[in-house]
Amino acid sequence: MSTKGAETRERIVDRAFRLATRDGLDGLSIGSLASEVGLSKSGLFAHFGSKEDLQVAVLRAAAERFEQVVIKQAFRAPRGLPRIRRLFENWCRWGSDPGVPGGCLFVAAAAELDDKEGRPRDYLSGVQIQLTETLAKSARLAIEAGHFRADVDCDQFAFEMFAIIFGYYHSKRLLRSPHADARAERAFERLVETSKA
Amino acid sequence: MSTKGAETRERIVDRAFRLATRDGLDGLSIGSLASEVGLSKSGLFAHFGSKEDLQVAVLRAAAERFEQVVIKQAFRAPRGLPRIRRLFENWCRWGSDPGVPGGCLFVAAAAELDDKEGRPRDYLSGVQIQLTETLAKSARLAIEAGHFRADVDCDQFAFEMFAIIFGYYHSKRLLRSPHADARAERAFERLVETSKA
DNA sequence: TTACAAATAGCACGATCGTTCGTATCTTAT
DNA sequence: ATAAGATACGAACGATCGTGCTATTTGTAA
Repeated sequence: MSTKGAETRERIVDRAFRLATRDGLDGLSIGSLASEVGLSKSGLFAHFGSKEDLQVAVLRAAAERFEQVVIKQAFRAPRGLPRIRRLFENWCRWGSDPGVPGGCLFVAAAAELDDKEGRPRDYLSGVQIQLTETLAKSARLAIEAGHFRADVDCDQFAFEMFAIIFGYYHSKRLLRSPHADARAERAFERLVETSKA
Repeated sequence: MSTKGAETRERIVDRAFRLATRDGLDGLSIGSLASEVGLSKSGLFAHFGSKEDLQVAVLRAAAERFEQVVIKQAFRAPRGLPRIRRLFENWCRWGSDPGVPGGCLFVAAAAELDDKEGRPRDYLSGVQIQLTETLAKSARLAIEAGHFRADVDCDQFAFEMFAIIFGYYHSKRLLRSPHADARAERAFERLVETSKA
């Protein structure tokens, strides 16, 4: 039952996702997006009831992809420090993926949406809070595995890991620093080191 | 010599600055900005040759204000650790200033401009690189003052301090975490602690 | 006060925005 | 094969965008 529509919808969202990393969620335009996927403006629009719906769909697609290539992949590593390391590596790579020209959509969207109420904002903040919790939980597992000291504040750990990622993207994408990778890695190592048992 | 024009130009830029923290530099619209300051669209436009010029003017105004209320103010503290502490406090407060509804313009602009070539991007990245250097230099002074160990990597210190600020704004503004301030402060303290002599 | 320059307004331009609607063309299940 | 429903198109809407032009107002200096 009706697979055709879902296919094109996927094509649309995929292109929109890539465009949004460059131009932001508000910078997305139905018209130019339509011509890029080879649809008429109204034909594309019919797949979403509104631009806001499209934005949410893009965020949802990004979240699913992130879950796949960053989280799920990392969870194949043994719990504890190895898994956390993988998370960090994958996360860094996530924003440097060629084929996704504009880097991490979440970083762009976070700055864009933090002052605009609405469903896109709600969805994004939900995803990010969930991600924070995943990080904290991973830290907790590292304690259980004996890799981290028992008195490590896991929520604090999640906050700092998140912060390093932000610093990394900023240094890499805006400042175009050739040392961004090294800096981020060192910061992460320092974080891990002060948490170790 | 023509002080009137400069005055209204200042009024325009000031309002645009506040608007841009909410809606971004691209989200700025000449029309709505004009009606907010009580000018006609063309009357306002005449002050800047183009929208890009307006954007640069806004960034320049933000940079001057930042220099004043964050940097200069902090530099009244004695060099070394006290000054660095002040920098951090001022910087945190800078993005929470009521009267500037949308938080830190630089954070919003950084995510917005990192993929768009042009004068706004060039100006912003210049300012941010300069800020990074200021931080690194402050760390160097802390070494000279005997507050920090001599083997502290000052550029790394700047990177990590920057990163904490990003994490802070994200946690505070998007996630609306009530613990953002505490988390940022703790992260900063950990950074300072591992740098101390 | 008069003359000149600076500052602002008014109007229009082509373009594009998100959205609606009626209609046509395809898919798919019977 | 045919009816029904999904999918897409074309045209148009009012609104707003940035940006030119030409007046008109305002401020300033002689």
